[in-house]
Amino acid sequence: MAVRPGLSVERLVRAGAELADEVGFAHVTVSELARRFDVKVASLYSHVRNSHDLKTRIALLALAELADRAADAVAGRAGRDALTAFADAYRTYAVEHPGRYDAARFPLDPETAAASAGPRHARMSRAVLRGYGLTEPAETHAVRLLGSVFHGFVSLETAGGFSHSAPPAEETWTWILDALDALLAAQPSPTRPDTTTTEADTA
Amino acid sequence: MAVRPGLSVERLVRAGAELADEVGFAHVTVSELARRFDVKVASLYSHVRNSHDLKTRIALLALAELADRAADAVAGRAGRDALTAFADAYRTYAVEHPGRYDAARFPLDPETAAASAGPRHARMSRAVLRGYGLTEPAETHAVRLLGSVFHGFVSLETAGGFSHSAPPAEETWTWILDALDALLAAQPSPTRPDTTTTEADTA
DNA sequence: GCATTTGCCTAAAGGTGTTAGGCAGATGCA
DNA sequence: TGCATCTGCCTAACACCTTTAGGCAAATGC
Repeated sequence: MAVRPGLSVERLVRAGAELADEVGFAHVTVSELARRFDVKVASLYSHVRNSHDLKTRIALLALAELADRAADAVAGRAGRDALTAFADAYRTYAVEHPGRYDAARFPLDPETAAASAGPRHARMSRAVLRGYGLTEPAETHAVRLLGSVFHGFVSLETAGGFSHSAPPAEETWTWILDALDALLAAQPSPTRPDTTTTEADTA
Repeated sequence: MAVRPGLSVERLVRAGAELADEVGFAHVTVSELARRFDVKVASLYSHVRNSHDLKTRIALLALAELADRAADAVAGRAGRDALTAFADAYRTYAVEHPGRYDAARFPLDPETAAASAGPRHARMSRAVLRGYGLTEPAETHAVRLLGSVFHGFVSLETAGGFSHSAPPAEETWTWILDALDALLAAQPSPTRPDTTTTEADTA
């Protein structure tokens, strides 16, 4: 009848991301998206293969956005400064965009994952760690540690896990970053002879 | 017509937990459960209020099982030993029962959460940390750190995050536990004058 | 100005969640 | 043992989501 709504994959994915932030990634549905564009459901299937495809695209968007933010955060910083900025980029994104953050955890098939911003995240993590002068395999372990801590904390926090007990999550966050920094700095390194290591390398 | 299947909340929840481990918690469905009991879908609604209720019960089961395992693990251990056993209890459970582990993250309303095994988890975590002689608020921060690391690692690992790169996840896990132990041991403590702290307390 | 392409539509089928009401097997009591 | 009741599973029906097939009209190209 009137003018065409002008759908496109990009618009759908952006709207899907916003929808995710509003109602949660798990509740992102093709039907709801169609409703928002005031369009019949079937119409979306010309732009998106299916629901899984839509979610994958939202996940890719989220991963890319998150990588961009992280990149901005670490640019021009090193060591502890970089670590904090990097960590805050993740946490802030998760707080501001919980649905998108969830989307970034959507399981991707290997090829899609390889073409996603995922590898950028890994490279940035390594870049941040560079300041601590770790050697392999310690650096890889540290990359995984950072991923675990950041993801774990943020996911518990957004699930409300810390909201019903005493110190605000904020304080724990800085305490954890302090601890991580100390931990990484204490790792044996070829360029900085170890003086503070404990039994951390006896396994 | 023949003999009645003999449904009950307990059987449904147990079967639901098994289903979760097979197909993932997100795909646990009232319909599939009915199919497994060779019963019509509506029949389940005499035992369970609705789908959300079913999932909540599975979550409670998982939380309780996990708490039981953790309790067994830390019994009779202290310090680093307790930390490792505690951590391994979580990781092992997640690997053996991925669906149940996911279920344990199902958001519960406050009253349900309070009546769940959740508080037991928190108490056990504090018990494990007792060996490190932390003072408040450091102990609470440490509880949250452990939760974040364990959950983060396990969730990334079961999502396949570590399966496509060099050192096996197992090695990273022990490296992380070593690091955590060192970190906690290095915290200032009233009973153990600090000798090994680095810049961890200069923020 | 016409042909083609593209974009959104109608129609239809299959799956899940949920409620209401019915019938028969199990249970309790005389 | 026989009857009344209760409980447990069933049929029926509706709402919502996903997906596919095929149609019509607006946009586009020449």
